[in-house]
Amino acid sequence: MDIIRRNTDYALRAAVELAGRFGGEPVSTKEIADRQKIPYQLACKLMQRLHKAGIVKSTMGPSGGFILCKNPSKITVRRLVEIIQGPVRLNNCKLCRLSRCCTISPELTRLQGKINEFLDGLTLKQLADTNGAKKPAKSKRGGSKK
Amino acid sequence: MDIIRRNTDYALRAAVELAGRFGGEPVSTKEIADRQKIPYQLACKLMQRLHKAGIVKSTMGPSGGFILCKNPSKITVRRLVEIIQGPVRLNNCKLCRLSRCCTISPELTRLQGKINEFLDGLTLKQLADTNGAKKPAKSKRGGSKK
DNA sequence: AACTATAGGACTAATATAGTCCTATTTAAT
DNA sequence: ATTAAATAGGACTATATTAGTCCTATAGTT
Repeated sequence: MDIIRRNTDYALRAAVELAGRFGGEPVSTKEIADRQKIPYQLACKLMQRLHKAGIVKSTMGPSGGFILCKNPSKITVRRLVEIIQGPVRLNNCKLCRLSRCCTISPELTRLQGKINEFLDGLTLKQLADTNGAKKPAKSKRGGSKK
Repeated sequence: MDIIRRNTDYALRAAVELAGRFGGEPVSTKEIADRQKIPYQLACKLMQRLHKAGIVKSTMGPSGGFILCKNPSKITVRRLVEIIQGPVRLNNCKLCRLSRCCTISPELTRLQGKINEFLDGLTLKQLADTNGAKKPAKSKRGGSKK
């Protein structure tokens, strides 16, 4: 069982891809899918969700694609996680909702807070920087910034 | 999606129940299931797993049941979580295994460490104490310690 | 012998997640 | 205008995971 699900992982990678090219031309889903080894149709869905959530701006038609709406340093991992898989919950115990005396939850709620704090403090820029160090952003389409 | 799954939650509750009666007589699965609102058959399975993992000691036959093998202060939540649902993973991305350059994982691995640290620091005793404050352990079978 | 409890294999059911298919729409280039 | 390349999005299908049940065996108490 994973805290970050596969689709979320995909979406994070896609976003990091865009972060690495922030300021450049739109990147097509096809290219993102290829580079990040995401099934194409699935990538489409994920990009749509990022679009609806206001994370990316889309342009249709040939040479269309996606760009980030905000600076990568302003986009947190927590935000992306919540868009794709919803908030990270500790447990969804039924008892908690019924009973006044849930033993388990109070302590675990603290953990939940810590996790959110961590994910809030982690931005796309940070991920992209780690990335850039190893994969020096060969620009595939159009070369240098327009 | 939950970090602590329902069955793990059940098992934690069962263990807290036993922790609250540590030093006393064995508690039957039936009683645990009743008190914690766990489906009986499922509770049996969970107790079996705690038994195989060496967390509880079982006695069969009438007036049988389970008791904790160790002091509740020596049993961590992490241990129980790992017995029931396995280690808490951040993601299981396929890329990480293939590629040398996983963008996502390095940072998230730090989070994983923090989570484990937290769960290691949380013991059954702590949970039971929180519990005891509100639900003052009415002993149902046998009354005071034998 | 009868009863009450755990042990445990083998399922079934339910739910959640991942992934696909198909059609429509937008836009750039020819 | 036509074509082609891209996003938009509804409606599925498939897969995997999790939860839960059923049944039989075994141990121990009375």
